[in-house]
Amino acid sequence: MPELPEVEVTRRGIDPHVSGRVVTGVAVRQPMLRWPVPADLATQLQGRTVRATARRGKYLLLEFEHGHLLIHLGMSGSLRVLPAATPPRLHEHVDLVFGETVLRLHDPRRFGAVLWHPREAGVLGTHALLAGLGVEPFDPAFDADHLYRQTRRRSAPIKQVLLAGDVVVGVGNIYCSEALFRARIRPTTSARAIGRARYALLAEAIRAVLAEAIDKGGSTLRDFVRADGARGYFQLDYYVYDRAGEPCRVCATAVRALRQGQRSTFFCPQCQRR
DNA sequence: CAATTTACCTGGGTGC
DNA sequence: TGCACCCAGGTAAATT
Repeated sequence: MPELPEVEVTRRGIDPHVSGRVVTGVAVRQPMLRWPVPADLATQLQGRTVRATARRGKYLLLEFEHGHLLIHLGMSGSLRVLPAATPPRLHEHVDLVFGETVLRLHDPRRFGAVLWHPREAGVLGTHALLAGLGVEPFDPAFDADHLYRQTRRRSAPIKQVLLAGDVVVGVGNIYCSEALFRARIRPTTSARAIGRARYALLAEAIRAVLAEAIDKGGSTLRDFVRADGARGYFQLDYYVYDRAGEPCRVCATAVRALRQGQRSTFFCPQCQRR
């Protein structure tokens, strides 16, 4: 599943192929993704230049003079840059053509999204899907004090508060379990029961896990394909994720699995006492 | 009202 | 071989 590291690696992968380049064509073969792809997308983008790429949480952004294109990869989406003449394959739903190359969205489960936010609709941050997002994990504002202050009225388990995305963005199911392990915090612990000192460990653990994954090119768990077409080679050496029953890499205690809000969670009962 | 929980979208993989 | 079922991320709706 694309989490923040995969989205960031994708952004870095496509940026040299799209930044500063003019959209010469748009093809939408399947408009029904998570939401409909705007019917006037071609009209909006034809002849326009991509000024820059950016990322907000797991949203990949293409910045134009007159607005922003939002791309979300959902749980099975990937972007590739290919020669424009390459015939589309199954589940390749949207093309942005840049002369001789094409940026192509592949998304079998269609949980992804392609949306247009015109500049006259206001600054990007006011978009309904972005307005409620928490702070970026690599923003200096993301620290122990932020986590502490934002969780005083949150009785829910820390795992679910992190996944909700309104405190900090980009911490998906896999890296959430990994970060909590590194911070030695049990996923079921109520967010408001955690103090500043332990939140300092957690903030650092989240940054470390995400940075490590970005550095190594993203997880290859399922659908991620590097933007240049090569397989992402990195598979994080998970401490706990998907390791139920296997020995903890630190203390050899059997890793446990549980369900929180329809999501699987993994933790070490010895290393993560509370 | 804010926080929390539940339902939902899709299709690949799995187990019967 | 077919088919019911599980699972995933993130949002909207429902509930507490």
